[in-house]
Amino acid sequence: MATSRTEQRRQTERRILSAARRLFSERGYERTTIRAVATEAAADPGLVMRYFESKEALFSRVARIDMDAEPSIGGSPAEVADTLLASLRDKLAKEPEAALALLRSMLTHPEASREVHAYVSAQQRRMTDALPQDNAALRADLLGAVMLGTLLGRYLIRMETLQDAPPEEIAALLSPCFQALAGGAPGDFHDTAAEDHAPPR
Amino acid sequence: MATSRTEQRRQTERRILSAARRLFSERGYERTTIRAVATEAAADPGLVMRYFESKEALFSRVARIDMDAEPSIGGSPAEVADTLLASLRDKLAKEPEAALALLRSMLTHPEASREVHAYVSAQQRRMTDALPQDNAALRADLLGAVMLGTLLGRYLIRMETLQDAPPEEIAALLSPCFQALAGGAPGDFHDTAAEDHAPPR
DNA sequence: GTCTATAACGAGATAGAC
DNA sequence: GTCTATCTCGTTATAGAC
Repeated sequence: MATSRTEQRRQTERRILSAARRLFSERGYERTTIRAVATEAAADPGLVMRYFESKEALFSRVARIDMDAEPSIGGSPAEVADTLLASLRDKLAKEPEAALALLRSMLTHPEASREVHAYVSAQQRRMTDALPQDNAALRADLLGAVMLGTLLGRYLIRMETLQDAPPEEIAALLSPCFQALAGGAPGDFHDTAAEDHAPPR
Repeated sequence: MATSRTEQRRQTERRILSAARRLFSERGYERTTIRAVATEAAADPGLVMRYFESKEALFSRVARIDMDAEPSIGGSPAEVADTLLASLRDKLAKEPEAALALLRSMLTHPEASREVHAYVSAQQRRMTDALPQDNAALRADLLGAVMLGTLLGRYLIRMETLQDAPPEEIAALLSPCFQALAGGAPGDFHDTAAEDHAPPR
């Protein structure tokens, strides 16, 4: 019962954020209403506005990419492929709710679109620097596209098998794709957990 | 000038459909308003409703997948990979506006979601039958995911390089991925136009 | 007084009456 | 083929609880 006013407020704020995360990631930006968020959080619509200024602000608070959490990309093409694959496997293992909000909204909401675009551009640039080939930029884009498609298929489209497949199995099947796109040895079926080897061929 | 009433109506209907196709594919379902469609088609919002019953019905009229236009899938794993790759290359070459409407809305609109889901399920089933491996279903899902990601990256995200890359170059880079996922020889860099060869290994 | 809940406003949408 | 009633949205103003 020792819940001070400010403590109470903190909790309400947290409930709202949590509800917003859920709804934005489940329905996307336009189909998520402030009112629904408020109901879900057992709070008042007016409160949501008071705490978070606007729907737009609430969304960008929820859907923010932590660039620093992303792995740095570099090394040989095969290493780049491994790094990306490991990153994908992580995302497949833990279901990143905030990222899903972004993904689901990216096709219809301008800010989400900008954010995703900025993210892939940054990743793309780092990859392009690491991949020595002449068509490195295209390779980098395709790597991003494959990751995007995989995440989408699992969490948003909910493809029947992909939805429940163990991340390791997915990563294993994708490994030669990543290797080929990165320009390493295309047919190199090597264990994705091993990151300590020189590029073959 | 010999435009009868019914002919006039036909033209208006066509203008509305064309406008709807454009707007749905550019903005997605929720951000496309009947008013905007009407304005774009130089018609009255009420007319749009009169001709097409509802926004929902207009959308499903615009975004319908012609299943029969899709290639039949079968043969050896390598042939399946080639067929899919050729299909992807076609889509990369001609920018399918109706499909884009579906894609852009699939993450936020239930019916679009169902339609896409039904489509990938059908494709998935046909692929699964053709791929002999034990984990064929997962492979099929991943093939679908890669195609989805590539289309998304080119048309909707507009990744800088992928956006303007020639379809042949994209297909060439993707070829080993498709081969590996289909379970053919993973490193088999063969010309994608050649569909007359037995599965290696 | 500060924090919360209720009510209302204006914009914009769909859909049905005219 | 046009017009307008009704709904719901995001948001703001107002009244009440601690």
